[in-house]
Amino acid sequence: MDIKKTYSISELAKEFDVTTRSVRFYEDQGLLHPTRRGQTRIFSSKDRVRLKLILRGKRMGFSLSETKELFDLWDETLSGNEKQLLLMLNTLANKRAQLEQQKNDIAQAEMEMDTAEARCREALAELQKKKLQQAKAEKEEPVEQK
Amino acid sequence: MDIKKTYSISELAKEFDVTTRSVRFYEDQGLLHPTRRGQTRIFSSKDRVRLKLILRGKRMGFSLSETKELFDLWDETLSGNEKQLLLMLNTLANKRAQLEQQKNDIAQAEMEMDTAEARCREALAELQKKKLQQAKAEKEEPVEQK
DNA sequence: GATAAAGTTTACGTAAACGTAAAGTATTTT
DNA sequence: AAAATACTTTACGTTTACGTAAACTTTATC
Repeated sequence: MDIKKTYSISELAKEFDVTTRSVRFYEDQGLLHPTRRGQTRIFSSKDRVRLKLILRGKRMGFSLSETKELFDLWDETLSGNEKQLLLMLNTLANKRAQLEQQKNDIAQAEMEMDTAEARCREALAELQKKKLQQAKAEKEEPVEQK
Repeated sequence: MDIKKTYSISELAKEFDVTTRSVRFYEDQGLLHPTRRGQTRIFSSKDRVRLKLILRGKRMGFSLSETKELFDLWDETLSGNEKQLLLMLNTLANKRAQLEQQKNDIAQAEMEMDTAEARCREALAELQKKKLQQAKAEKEEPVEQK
């Protein structure tokens, strides 16, 4: 089995560095499904995993509703219906294409950052050279100021 | 030199598949700086490049203001001031760290998609097996319906 | 010279993803 | 039992990134 533990809202919030407001919002949007003891939320380790996925999705530029669609789709997939299984495979293929695009974007960005950095270093080297020249000049022909 | 051409707002909008509204908005936010002929906007090839960068930034999860900061910073960097150069190098390092995080996220996502896909295919194979068994059974002991 | 096509400004509307009180309940600590 | 702590719901506010409509010029076409 899993870690089997349960979590309070503030435990999760602290662990993933989000506000409790956000966690409640994610529940509101149907992304998390805590049970209740009285009116207090109790989160399962499944919820914990999903929260992690939500946040990673965000870092990857996914909206909450996109992530929710994936969650829902996966839940239905687990029912084992053939149509759902095919739909899931299809969706996975689409997401893969998206990730490919992102990888291209990142590679491009990295290349451009390389050339930008190189230019910066060149410019800095220029400045250093000038400084040295000036220092030398002052040594041979000192300039006093008073 | 560059391609040296100029562009109308709708040319750019069509090429990058955005609305003119968006392009005007990007100008409003200080990301693009078209000149004017009368009151009509004329975009340079520099603007064109920046638009491309804006859109790539978006796909990578950057906000418009983040992108603007980079643009502004780069412009000031070109002035050759030492402090600006160092600041730029610093910023570049930060961005690189961000990209590393994104690459990790993508790699993780790809792994999970692999296992998800594998499960789907297993489940589908199960279904096929059942179908075959059933067809066989019906052949040996046909079931008529009328 | 009327009309269509492409451009403009102004301005209100909207969806997403929370922030931020306000006001109340439940539990634990002192 | 009083106070502090952690949780709750309700609800209005805010930022980002545009959409959409209205009303108006400018230029090209019939």
